[in-house]
Amino acid sequence: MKRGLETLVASAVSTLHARGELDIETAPPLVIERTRDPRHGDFACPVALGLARAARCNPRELAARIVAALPEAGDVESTSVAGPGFINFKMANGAFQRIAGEIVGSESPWGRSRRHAGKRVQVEFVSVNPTGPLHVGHGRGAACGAALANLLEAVGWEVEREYYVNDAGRQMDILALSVWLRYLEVIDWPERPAFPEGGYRGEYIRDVATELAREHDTRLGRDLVEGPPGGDEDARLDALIAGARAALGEDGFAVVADAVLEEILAGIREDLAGFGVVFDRWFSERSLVDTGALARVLDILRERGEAYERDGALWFSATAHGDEKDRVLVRANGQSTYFASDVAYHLDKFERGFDRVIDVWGADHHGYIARVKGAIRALGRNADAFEVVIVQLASLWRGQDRVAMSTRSGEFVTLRDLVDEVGADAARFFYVLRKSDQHLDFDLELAKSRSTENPVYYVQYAHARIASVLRRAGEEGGNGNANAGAGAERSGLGHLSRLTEDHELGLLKTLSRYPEVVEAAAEACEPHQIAHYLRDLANAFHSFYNSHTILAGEADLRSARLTLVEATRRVIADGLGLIGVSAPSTM
RNA sequence: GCGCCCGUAGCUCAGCCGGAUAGAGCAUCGGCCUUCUAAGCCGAGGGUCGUAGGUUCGAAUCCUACCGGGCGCGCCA
Repeated sequence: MKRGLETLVASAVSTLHARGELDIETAPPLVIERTRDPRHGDFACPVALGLARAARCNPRELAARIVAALPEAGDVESTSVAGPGFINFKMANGAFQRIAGEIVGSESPWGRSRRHAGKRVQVEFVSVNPTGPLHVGHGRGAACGAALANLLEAVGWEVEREYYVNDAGRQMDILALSVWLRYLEVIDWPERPAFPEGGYRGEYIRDVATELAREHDTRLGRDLVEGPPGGDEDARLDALIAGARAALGEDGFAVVADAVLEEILAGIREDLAGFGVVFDRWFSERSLVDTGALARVLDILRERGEAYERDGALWFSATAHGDEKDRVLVRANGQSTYFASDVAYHLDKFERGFDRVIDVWGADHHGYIARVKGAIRALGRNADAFEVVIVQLASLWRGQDRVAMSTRSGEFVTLRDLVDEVGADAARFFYVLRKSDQHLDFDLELAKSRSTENPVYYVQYAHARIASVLRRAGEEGGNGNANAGAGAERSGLGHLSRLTEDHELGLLKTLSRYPEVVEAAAEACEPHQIAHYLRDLANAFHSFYNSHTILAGEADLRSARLTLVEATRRVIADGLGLIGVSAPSTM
């Protein structure tokens, strides 16, 4: 609908231009916007305001000339010039009434576009270190990433959803060490060091340790002699890791590490599935080492003159690519950094041929963007095809009290707890309700409450109400067939012109916005726009529902209204689907 | 100190590539169930859009400074 008007105005402008009545070199981008005030019609175009300066003439007068040059269009009921020079369009009711028919008659979900068809995008999200269960802070990245992926699909992208598993490096070692020390406690091994400050203390560590003891009895028991006291915590941890490695042997250490990794990953996978988030691929950091991809990318950087040695370490010349300082790839002790893996990982993404690569990161990683972008550029790839969507971590509250979250301290609320308590629907909706780069105060009490403060119920309720009406319509149809409602709403296709009440037109107009909202939300990577739209749509429906009886009056009007509410139901279900929320038929 | 993000109604937030009278939810107050789900609807009150300048026909929106808040600034991940 918007598109059509854009074409009309563009045509009028070029007509004036061709006639030499408009003296401008470049036209500003054409914008058609929805009016806020119904007295201004349905759509407004401020193009004359922008053109007037360049053309050095009165905006109102220019607007009038554009209006005069507009081609005929059946959907436009009237056109007017208003205010400082807006061109306002009032659409014919038929243009909106037809929408209901399109929605109900559409085989595939209505409101999608093929704008990006044939292009592939990868969305990497969550990617939480597998050192413990997902907690509520991670939930937002999962909800936003999944919704974003759905949105991109809705505008034609072929999407691959990926989780990057940090299964290499020091954190993994600390994790394995923590489990092994707990294991020594479980089997009551006499010679064992005190549990280190920096170890992982969560209950799940003990669970894995207990499982290890069940499986291996005391066969993984070894004496671990601590070095002399003193030195900092990190040094002590490294010494303990080295000691454990030596005592268990690489194979024995790997048994512990694999056991805990598998356990935790399985838990993460399960938690995400319970949250309605599924990945196409789980990409292992360790595989980058095993396949030599990591070594290869370091060679490439060296060959291209993008990396150099200093103080025994290998550095990436990040400053040459806009970062504030150079970054270490390989430490003086020979260990590569997390960043080095990430460079190799992102090269791998580009080598897989994606047209666009999107990472969804927590806000605490924003300082990391410049170096990764820089590395991509240094590797000769198109850094503009790489985008980072920042998701602010949610602060967790329990009423008035802020809940501390730290994986190592073991004090956190898991995502699973949250889903168990509030349900996946409320959690998903809540997470995407705010713009993702905005802080989110997540109040557990609020999310748990089944009050109207939880907007998800408002939207789902609209869907359930419609489903109920359609069921009733089917029953009254007399055949008791559950699908009878589906027939009833189609029979209204020929009577849509009966929908002339303000509430009916209001609902139709809100429905007509859906394709615009999906497109805007996808282009801006802003799933929250969908959540806000759904609230508007539910509001338009509830208002209509309270003002008019659907299953009353004469047959033509009744069937037209059934078509209207079925169209509404479909759009609500589709929009909820995009953000991963179910559309219940009863509540 | 440097960098990024943010200050909009009592609270939580939309609106931000400049556009007409700044919106929603919650909270507060007042109405609406003999009719299809009241988890709903209708109405009212509530604002120096952090402050001060600047650009413009026009600024919540763009620019600058300042004030206030969050995050990041490791041979950590």
